[in-house]
Amino acid sequence: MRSNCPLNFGLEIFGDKWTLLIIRDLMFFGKRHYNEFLASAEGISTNILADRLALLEQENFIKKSKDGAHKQKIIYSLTEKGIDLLPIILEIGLWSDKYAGSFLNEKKEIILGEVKKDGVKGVLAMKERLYQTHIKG
Amino acid sequence: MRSNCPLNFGLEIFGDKWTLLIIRDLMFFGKRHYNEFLASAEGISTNILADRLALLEQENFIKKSKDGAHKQKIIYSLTEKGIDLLPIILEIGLWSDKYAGSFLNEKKEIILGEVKKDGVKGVLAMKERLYQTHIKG
DNA sequence: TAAAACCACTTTATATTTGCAAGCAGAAAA
DNA sequence: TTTTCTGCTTGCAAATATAAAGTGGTTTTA
Repeated sequence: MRSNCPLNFGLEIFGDKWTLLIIRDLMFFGKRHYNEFLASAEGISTNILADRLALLEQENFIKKSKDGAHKQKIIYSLTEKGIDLLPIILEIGLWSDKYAGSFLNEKKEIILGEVKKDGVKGVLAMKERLYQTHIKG
Repeated sequence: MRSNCPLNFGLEIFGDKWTLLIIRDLMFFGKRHYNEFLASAEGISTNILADRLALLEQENFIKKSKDGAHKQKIIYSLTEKGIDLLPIILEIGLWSDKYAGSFLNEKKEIILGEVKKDGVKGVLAMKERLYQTHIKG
């Protein structure tokens, strides 16, 4: 499966059911450790998580660093390339918000509310915060 | 894999390497027939195509209709729910445009240029055209 | 200080999905 | 009337996903 279509290029990397969920955990739920990703509601299996984390690191969406206090812990954080997935994730969220009916819980408004209210400016503000937390912080 | 997260809801349906490519073919390349989707550059296999078309119809992203002139031909077109995937597809396109480097061909500008230039207004104009072609037309 | 628990994985076994090739029934073109 | 076109279906091998257990260190607990 090869083509020089922009859509296909993206789908080749993150076109699956798990990759963007890991990015979501990093973006919105403050998760930084392997076992935190593992504990997410969707129940990713441990070998798939290991595979996707390696892939995301290899493709430079995330980076690993050492936890000073706990030597066995590894901290995962987003790179700029990973943070730039935010608009994609938000658009999927907005689409689902329109079509999922009563299936979704109310916590969605914490994240989607800002985009609905402030549009592109809201997305930019969220991006800036991610930059502060993951890259500068 | 179940959760009431908006992102997960979307990924459960179109979180794979093929589904959005079929939608893309309907949106941008004027494809309407089974063998046209089959002929796309990415080379989807016929059983996967049949599976995804059935799924997309079942989930009401596309609808089937009969071709008056050719009785064996089936015309596929987008519903509103399918057209509403446009912003997601465009955001993936914009992301890839930023990160794919020289990999992408220049035809991308025909579609992405309008979004880059006119932003949200450009997306709305594209949506309106899709509505005219697939639903009113 | 020894045992238990935690951490980020790896491994193994099984189930499901995908990819490839061929086949098929009905309609249209030669 | 034979051949081709159309939208599929079927069978099989290969790849991928899921589930569960295991590993080698590191902390925490008793």
